[in-house]
Parts: sequence; C-alpha cells; structure tokens
Amino acid sequence: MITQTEENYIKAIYHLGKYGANNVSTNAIAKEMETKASSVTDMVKKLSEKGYANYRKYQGVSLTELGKEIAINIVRKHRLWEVFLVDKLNFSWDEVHEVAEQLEHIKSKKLISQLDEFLGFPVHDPHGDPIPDHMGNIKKVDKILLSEAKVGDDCICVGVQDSSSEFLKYLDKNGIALGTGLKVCHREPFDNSITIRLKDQELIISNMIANNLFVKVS
Amino acid sequence: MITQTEENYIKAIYHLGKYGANNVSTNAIAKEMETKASSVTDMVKKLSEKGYANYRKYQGVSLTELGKEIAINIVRKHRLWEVFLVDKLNFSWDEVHEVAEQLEHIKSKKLISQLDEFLGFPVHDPHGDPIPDHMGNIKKVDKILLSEAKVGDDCICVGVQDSSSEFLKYLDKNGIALGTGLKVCHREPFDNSITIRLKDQELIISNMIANNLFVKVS
DNA sequence: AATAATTTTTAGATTAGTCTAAAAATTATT
DNA sequence: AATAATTTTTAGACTAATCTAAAAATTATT
Repeated sequence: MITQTEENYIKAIYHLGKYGANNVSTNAIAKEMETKASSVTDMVKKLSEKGYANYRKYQGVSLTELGKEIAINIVRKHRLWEVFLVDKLNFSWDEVHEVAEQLEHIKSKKLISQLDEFLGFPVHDPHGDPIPDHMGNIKKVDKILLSEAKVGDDCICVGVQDSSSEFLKYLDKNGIALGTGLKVCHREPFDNSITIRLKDQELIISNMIANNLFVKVS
Repeated sequence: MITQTEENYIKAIYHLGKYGANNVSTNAIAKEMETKASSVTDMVKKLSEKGYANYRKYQGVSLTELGKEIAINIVRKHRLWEVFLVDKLNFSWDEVHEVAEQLEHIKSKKLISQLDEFLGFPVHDPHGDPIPDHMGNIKKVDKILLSEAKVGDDCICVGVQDSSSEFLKYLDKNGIALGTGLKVCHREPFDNSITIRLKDQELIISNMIANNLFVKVS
C-alpha cells in the first residue's frame, strides 16, 4: 500500500523534475514539501526501495516509470476534482487547491472514472492545466507566457503558471479569466511591463504578472 | 488538529453507544475497529485528554458534547457523499460504503455545505439512514423492523439495519429497494419466516432478513 | 465468599514520518 | 589545488499508532 505521504513526495518529484524526467535535488523537495532535507533523504530512500524512484546518494532523484504513472494519476485526480468544485459546487478558481490536495488521495478507480464522465471528460482544469486521461496521456497545448508574446499579438488566456490565491484574485479583479481575449499593445523597455487591451479597457501589467500568465497567440 | 484515526474511533464510539449516549466497552471498540484492546485503551486515553470522550479505567467510554458534535459531522459527511455517489455517479447502494469511508475525512466546511445544496439537501442516504443537517439535527423516522410488523400490515421499505454488500445485493435481486411497498401475508411460527407480497410476486423471507429491513407501516 | 474466566490495562517494542546536530560529500571561490 | 560554502547524508531522538505478553481489575460461577 502506498501512503498519502509517499504520494505527496512522488507528486513533488514529478512537478519539480518537469514531469519526472530530470533529477531533483533533496533541497528542492524539502522546500516544496516544507520539510527538512534529512526527512527527504529518508523518504527518497524508501521510494527507491519500493520501486517508485531512482536515487543515488548526492545525485538527486527521478521517478521510475511506475512512479511517473502514480504521479500522473494523482495529477489527474487533483484536476478532475478541481473541475468538480468549480463547475458543480460553485467554488472560484482560487479556492479549489487546498480541497483538491485532500481529494486527490481518495482511492477508488470507479470514483474517478465516473467523476470524469459526470464532468463530461474535461481536458483541462480551472487553471488551464491539462487533465491526463485514464491512460495517463496528457494533451499538450501550445501555449506561451504572455511575457514572450510580441507587440501586436492577439492572444487568448489559456492558463496560469502561478496558481496562488493572490495571483488568481488579481486576475479576477482585472477581468481576466480563461478564454479572455487580449491584444499586446506596448512593451515598456525599462521594466518590461506590458500594456494590453481587453474587451473594453486597457491595462498595464508588470513583467511579473506577464510571466505567470499563459496565452495562445491567435 | 484531529487525526483520521481519532475520527474513526470517535465514530465507532458514537455508533456503538447508540449515538454517543451509553458507555462503550474497550473490547467492543476493538472488535469494531479490527484492532487490539490495548490499542483501544491508548487511544481512548488520548481522546479523553483531548476532550472528546469521558473515560474511567475499566468503566468504558462515552463521548463528550464536543465528541458527539464531531461524530455527527462525520456521519453527515459520510451520508452526503453516499448520496452523491448514488445520485450523481451511478454507484449502486452496495458499492458506496468503502469510498464514503475515505471521503468522510475530507476537511472543508464549504465543500460540504455546497455538496449538500448541490444534492438538494437530502434527508436520508441511499440506505435510508438520516442525514444530520448543518446544525447536527437528525430527523427521527418512525420505522420498525419488518420482523416486528404484524400480519396484514401494509409497509414501505425505508431502510436497512445491515448495509453489507451481500444483504443489499440480496434485496436488489429480489426487487426490494427503498420506497418499495410490501404487505405482510403470513408469519410461519416454526422459524419466524415471513411471506410478503410485493407488486407482482410473493416472496418468503427468513427471520434474519426481516430483522435487517426497516419499514414504515402505512 | 472463594475461585475461575474474562476484560482491561500496563509495560515494552515496532513502524512511519519527522526533527536536530554533526559528519561527509559536492560545488564554488579564491 | 586548496579552502570555503553549500548541500546532502547519517546518527540518534521524538510522536502517533500499533502490537505482544504479562499484570491487574472486574464479572461470572460454583
């Protein structure tokens, strides 16, 4: 049996290692999990013994195929529950994370397949992140950061990099949601702030904001 | 913070003590939780220290008001999730228990209040058991065991005592569900088996079955 | 009321996950 | 290449929840 804690470490390694490929450092995991490096070392040894991770002393960890499978399944559950919370229970996109962190550990294949169907087989969550299908396949979206868009580009907002409550509330306040159209009007060379045109207003956003918003150029 | 294990013990004490009133023995809890009496003693001490239970050595435990509140909240969550699984995700009533056992530990007030609304404020779960409202009030239903009904009584099936998968499947197989109407035709004095008339068939059921089926005499 | 049977508690050990502090290895800097 | 800084690991300890085996208390039986 895999424990909730093990699942959380696997998920952290998956995310930090850009979906399980790269090696992840002990300290990076410790920071992500808000724990101490020594605890990480212990756990990483265990994950390795159980066949979920590849670990060599002082060299960091990566996930095995099995570990990746587990990680993707957790991500799938997390994102499906987020859709449920927003679409069915009227949560806003900045409220879902904490609850989904709990729900992602519920173990029942039937529950997830039925939930998927009930939600109409959604392909992305409320933050625009892709939902792996039941086989673990993830649909790649060709999105770029708004900070990388060129002046004159017509864009549609398709996701966020940072999904912290503060950032999402900032977007809400300024009328930016998934699917919102915007045009890049001007880039200020001094601070890399960007002027964008929304439906009925212009807005100046800092480089930091633009660095956390994914768009599709249309 | 209350742990999942503590919640499970509180729930067990609540159910065994007929909703928290009576004292419950260490062995009874051990049996219910499938653990050893010594483990129960330890946990019961902890629950007492934390203010959830009243405990005196060798005298058994009962729940404090706080403990009862916690128990009722878990029961509420369990039963709401069961309704969700059956009504929205097409689970059958014999499949819901295991998953609800996990879901009942998810901590989020908003989740439960929104779920309650989403489900249309149901008053009983798929087995006919009452769902406490958000204040913890439980609607009493005046139900009796089918084994206590008199010959000639017209009844409606309103709940089950045993909600094991085997029993529920037996009921399914014989066309008995919540809301099903039936008439008590005959009681066999030898073994207390009962002949009942359903919509389009007569059925002989053992005393053991009749002892696990709640009905309302109409 | 004494003894037997049962229940409950205690004592001490174990496992999972965590921590601090010190040691070892790696990486960066002169 | 030697030293300094940083990262990682080890060693030993702690808490929560569990267990076994033995002791203590309660309950049942003669």
